[in-house]
Amino acid sequence: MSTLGYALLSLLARGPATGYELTRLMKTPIGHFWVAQHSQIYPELARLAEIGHVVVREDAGPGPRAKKTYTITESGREALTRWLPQPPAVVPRSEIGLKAYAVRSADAGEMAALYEAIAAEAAGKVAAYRQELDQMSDDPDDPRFGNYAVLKLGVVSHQGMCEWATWLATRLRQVGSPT
Amino acid sequence: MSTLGYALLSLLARGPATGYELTRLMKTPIGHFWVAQHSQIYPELARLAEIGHVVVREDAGPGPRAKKTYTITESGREALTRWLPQPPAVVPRSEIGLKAYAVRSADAGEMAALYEAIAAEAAGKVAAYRQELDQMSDDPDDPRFGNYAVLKLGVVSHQGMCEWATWLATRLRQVGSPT
DNA sequence: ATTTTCATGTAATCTGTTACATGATTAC
DNA sequence: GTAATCATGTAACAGATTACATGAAAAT
Repeated sequence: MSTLGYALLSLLARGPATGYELTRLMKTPIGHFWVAQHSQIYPELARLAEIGHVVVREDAGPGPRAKKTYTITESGREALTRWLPQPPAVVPRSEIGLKAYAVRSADAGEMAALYEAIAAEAAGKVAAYRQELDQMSDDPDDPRFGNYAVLKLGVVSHQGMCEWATWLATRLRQVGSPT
Repeated sequence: MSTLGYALLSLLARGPATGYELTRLMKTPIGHFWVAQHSQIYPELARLAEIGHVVVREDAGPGPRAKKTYTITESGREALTRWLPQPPAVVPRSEIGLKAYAVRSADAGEMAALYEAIAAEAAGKVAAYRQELDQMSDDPDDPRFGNYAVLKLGVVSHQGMCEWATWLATRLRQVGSPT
C-alpha cells in the first residue's frame, strides 16, 4: 500500500466520501503535509476497493458517469491502525534547503531578497494557522484533534523557517561589508 | 532541467568530481534536504554533459569502465545563478504530518511512544548539527557558508519537530484521563 | 579469505504531474 | 449566456526507488 492509500483511509476513517470530496479534503489541513491530485486519487480509490479496504456505493451522478461514495471497511480501519504507529519514512525534498547550500553561487542581494520573501510568506502562514487554532479544541479526546495537531506542526515548521530565512537574509546583506 | 540537475551543479560549482564522489557529496549536508541515489545521478550527469552544463574527462577506472570526472562550464554556472533566486517550489510530503491527522485512529499510548521516539531522534540531530556548526565559520563571504546555512536550517527544523512531537506525546498521554 | 571501497552503468517498477476528455447543474 | 461547481475518468510523461550487473584494489 502506498502512503496516498493511507492518506485516503485517514480521511475515510472520519466518514464516507466521494473521490471528488476527498480531493477537496486532501487540500486542508492534510495538504500542508501531503498533496495529491484527483488523477492520483481516483485510481488509488479503485485499488483500495479491490483489496477490500473500502466499499463503493454508486448513485446517479451529475455528469456522464455514476457518483461513487466510498466507505472504509473494518479491514481498512485495521490497516490504518497498524500503519500509524510505525516509524514514518522521511524522504527529504526541500528546494529551499538545496538553494541554501549553493547560496554563494548567486548574487547575495538577490538571494537576500528571496529569503526575505520566504520569511514573509512563512510569517503569514504562522499567523493564519494560529488564528485557526484559536477557534479549535486542543482536547486529545476530540475526534478532530488530528486537525489541531497538524496545524500546530504547521506553526512550528513555518515559525522555524521564518526565523532561519530572516537570519540568512540578514547575513547575506552583510556580504562584502566590513566586519 | 530537473531539481536534481541543479543539485549536481551546486556541488560541481565547488569543484570537479566523479559521479561516485557526487553520490557521496549528496549525502551531507545537502542530503538532509534533497536525497538521490547513484542510479539517478549517473543518467542526470550524462544529460548535463549533453546540454553543455558540464564537461567530462575520462581516465582509467578501477572497474570495467572508465572513470569520469565532471567539471562545470560557464553555461552551467549561469544556469545555476539564474535558478537560485527564483521562488523555490514547495511540494509538501511528510508522513509525520499525515500520521498526525489520523492520530485518533490508533491507540493513544502507542502513538505517544511514536512521537516520543521522533522527539528523541530530532533532539539528537539538533545536538549533532550544533556541534558541527560550532566548528564552522558563519562568515557569509566564506565559500563554505552554504554548508553553515543548511545545517542551521536543519537545527531549526528538528528543533521545531522536537518541541511539537514532545507536546503531542504529552497530550496523547492524557487521553482518557480526567481533566 | 572476506569485506569494504572505488567506480559505472541499466532495467523494472512505482509514484506523481500535467494535460486531455465528458457533461449536468447552479450561480452570476 | 458564461463561469464555476460537481463528478469521474485516462494518457503521456517525468521523477525516483529497488534491484541487477561488473570488476579492480585496498583494508581487515
